Amino acid sequence: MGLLTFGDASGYEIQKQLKNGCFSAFFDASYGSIYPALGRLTDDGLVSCTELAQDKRPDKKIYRITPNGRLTLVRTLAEPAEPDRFRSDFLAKMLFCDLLLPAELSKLIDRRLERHEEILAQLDEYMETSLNVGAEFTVRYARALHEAAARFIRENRHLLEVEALRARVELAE
Amino acid sequence: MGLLTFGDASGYEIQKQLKNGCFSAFFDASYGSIYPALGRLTDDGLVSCTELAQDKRPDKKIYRITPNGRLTLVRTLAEPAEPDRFRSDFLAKMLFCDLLLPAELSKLIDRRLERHEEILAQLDEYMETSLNVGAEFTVRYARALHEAAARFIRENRHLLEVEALRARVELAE
DNA sequence: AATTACATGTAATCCGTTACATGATTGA
DNA sequence: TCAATCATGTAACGGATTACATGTAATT
Repeated sequence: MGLLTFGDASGYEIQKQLKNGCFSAFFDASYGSIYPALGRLTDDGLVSCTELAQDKRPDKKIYRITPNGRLTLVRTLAEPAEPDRFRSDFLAKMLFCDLLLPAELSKLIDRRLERHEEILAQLDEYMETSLNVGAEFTVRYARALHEAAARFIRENRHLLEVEALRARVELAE
Repeated sequence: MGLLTFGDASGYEIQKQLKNGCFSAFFDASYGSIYPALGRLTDDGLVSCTELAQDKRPDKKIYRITPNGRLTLVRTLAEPAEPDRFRSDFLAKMLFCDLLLPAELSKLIDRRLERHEEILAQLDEYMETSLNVGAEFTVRYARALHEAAARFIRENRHLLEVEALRARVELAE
């Protein structure tokens, strides 16, 4: 959670950035995880916290990464990355395409493709904002993968749809 | 967990299939989730359970999907798929490429590419076994995505590596 | 008048993994 | 002899989400 290297922020601002910002395609977090995390980091001396009184607004707690925090972050970054975790309800469903009615299967696939298009449009928007090199890399990575996924599905959906049809015919016999 | 449509199985066999089988690229589960799940499904009447005594081996509990279970499965499959969940430690690290030493960054990227190659080789193995249409689709989907990811990284890694270098130079000034 | 944005936090809950407990058999 | 395979389960733990609690101010 050392995203504070991009600048000081409050818990609220971090949540907003993760929810709407360009990282939302890959990361997210809720208050329930952000505030306790900031508390722990403060206890460990990895971030410092300055209270800022505002008029007409609740008080803010501005968190800033400390030299020690930055050092710890750099050390953590250099460690081997743990494997990606990926869970897809859609692919699980495709595994059983022969149990679905052809129309239902096609609808699932259509929805999936629409979703990919939505995400691609969103990623294009992010790309137009000014990003640092790392962020631009991840956003373009996401773009490349969503494009590859959509292309694969378009080029291979007929295999599933034919199978769903075949299973229906077999059932009728 | 209605993977029992592919045939009856025991909890142990399900775990093995998920761990080593062609679905391991997308799904997995440990005993701690499989056995309770089977218990719940049995309570709900969605699967039946037959105890099978074996000599020289512990007893087995063979689970089989019931007509009611199959119906429930089909209904669940037709519901809209919930969005994929994806978490990548590697991409998170790339976000902060400018904090890493160039050599460390390159090592992370090299490891990542090696890992993609390993997974691709594994997926190729799975493809040579006999798969149903749904399974073949998902394995080829996985292949397409890992290939796209590896290609993207190979074609764009220099952007990150140049940035890491630039940050070093800036620091030295 | 109602909703959204601002702002921080806690508690309940869920979901899953890891580790533990048990125990025979087979192969290195 | 030591590890691995077969086989089923429970308990502890961890991480994260959801919902709750509180309150002002601006917007619709």
